[in-house]
Amino acid sequence: MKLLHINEVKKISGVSVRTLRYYDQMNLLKPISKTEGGHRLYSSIELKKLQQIQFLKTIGFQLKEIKKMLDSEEWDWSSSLMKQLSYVKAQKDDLTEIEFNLRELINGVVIDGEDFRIKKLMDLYSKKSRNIPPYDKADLRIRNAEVLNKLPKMSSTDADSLEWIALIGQLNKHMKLGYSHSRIQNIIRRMDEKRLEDYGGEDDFLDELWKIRMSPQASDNYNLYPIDQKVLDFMQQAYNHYLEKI
Amino acid sequence: MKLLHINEVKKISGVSVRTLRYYDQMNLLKPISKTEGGHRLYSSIELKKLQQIQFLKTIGFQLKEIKKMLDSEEWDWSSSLMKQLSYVKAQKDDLTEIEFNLRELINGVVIDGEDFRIKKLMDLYSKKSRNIPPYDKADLRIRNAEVLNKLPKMSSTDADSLEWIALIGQLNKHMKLGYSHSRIQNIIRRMDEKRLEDYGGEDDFLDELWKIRMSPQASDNYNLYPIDQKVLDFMQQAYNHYLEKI
DNA sequence: GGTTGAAAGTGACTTAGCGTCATTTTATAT
DNA sequence: ATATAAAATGACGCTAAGTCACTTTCAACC
Repeated sequence: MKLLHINEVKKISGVSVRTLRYYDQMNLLKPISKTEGGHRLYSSIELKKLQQIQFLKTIGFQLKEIKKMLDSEEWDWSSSLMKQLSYVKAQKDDLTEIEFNLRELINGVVIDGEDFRIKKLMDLYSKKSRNIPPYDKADLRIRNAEVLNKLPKMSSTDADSLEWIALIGQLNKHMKLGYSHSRIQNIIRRMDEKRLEDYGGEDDFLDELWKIRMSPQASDNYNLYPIDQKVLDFMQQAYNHYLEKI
Repeated sequence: MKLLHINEVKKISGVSVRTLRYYDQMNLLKPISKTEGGHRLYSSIELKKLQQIQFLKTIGFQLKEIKKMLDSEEWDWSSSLMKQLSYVKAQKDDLTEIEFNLRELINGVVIDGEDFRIKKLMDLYSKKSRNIPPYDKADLRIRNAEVLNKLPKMSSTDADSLEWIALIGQLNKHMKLGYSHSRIQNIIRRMDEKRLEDYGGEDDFLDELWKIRMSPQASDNYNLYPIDQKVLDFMQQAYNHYLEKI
């Protein structure tokens, strides 16, 4: 049986030398033996165990847990996995909420266009929370959501401003193809779809916004993502062409 | 103006005494004064700031970021928020994948009801991962060539690109303030920081890229996000000014 | 004014998973 | 034998505090 030096293990597994030494120190993965001079030697058994460790890491377990799992011969895998799943789900829910709050804020900032906007939000938040003395994490989230509901209608529809930016960028990039090119028309169609998705097409105010987007003063008045006059003109042309064809 | 002792601040805000001392130590939230004996005293101003900190924490910012935000009078909120959003999205994607893997495993374990089921899966994984080319620093150079693909171009999923776009957009918008204005210089500083973050700043090759960014042919040659000549010139001016000052 | 107990202070250690030096020792090739 | 690569150990850094240990100050009561 050929024994491997630490650097060879690294090359095979992709795990850094530092990490391997750390695993040794933590008693998570010990080398099968050492040379007289103290250099670590690994066999294929350790290699396999190492890959199991890597796998368990990819599903989010901590090294301590992994150690316990691999140390005990009869581990209750299903209960561990279930527990891990609910933990991961909770984490994801937290992030989903953060993402939601961020989107609301971004819309607020982008549409209102001034930095005091976010400061206002924060002030509102502090006023409300001052009345509620006890600290409770669940409570914080609820109050936060309440504050965000007070934002203008615009943002509560959760417009994906990032995709708008991407679409406009695409338009800009491919302008030289001409407004009737299929690529351009695809982008325009997506924009129109998105306009309907985001704003339902029922609210006059939102159609207004589409027009505002088309106007050269957009960036001055509404602090939207700045768009070149050229791109705006081109978008208008392409949009007209699109409307004629449907 | 009534001043509060640390325990009263804790009762009102829910932030632990240890945390308040930590914030003081980090220069994030300093008490307005101290008693002769060194006890911390807070005013309503600090309370308010504390609640802003808590709010920014709920949307996932780190304390360091929060410090920078609250320290600078004119913070580029939209760029920060965009960056944070893409970061959160990436985190969520990771968790989604973990969740998927976990569900597969649980199904396997639950259906089969035997522990060898998961061990099989793990073996499968080891086989798979063995095919993945090993991590090698020499290889980094090759992959660095792919850095070009990471440059600001329009793709709504690329975290870095979004912030670049936001920053360039901000620059465009506030150009009329002049290149030496603090707001502009803040944006430039962030760009320079970001340049270092993204590319490490150690490789000449990457400095080259910064120069390429500065060249008007960038969008033609490298498929970068198209930037107006005016903005590029302005950016160059502001950047020179920034370099002179540091 | 002295004592006392509560509250405040500081400092050090802990968490996870390594990265990144710095320094010294071992293995290997010539 | 020596040069050099590669290995070893040790220490510090990162987040955002929690926890422990020990010391000092505050406020009130006798």
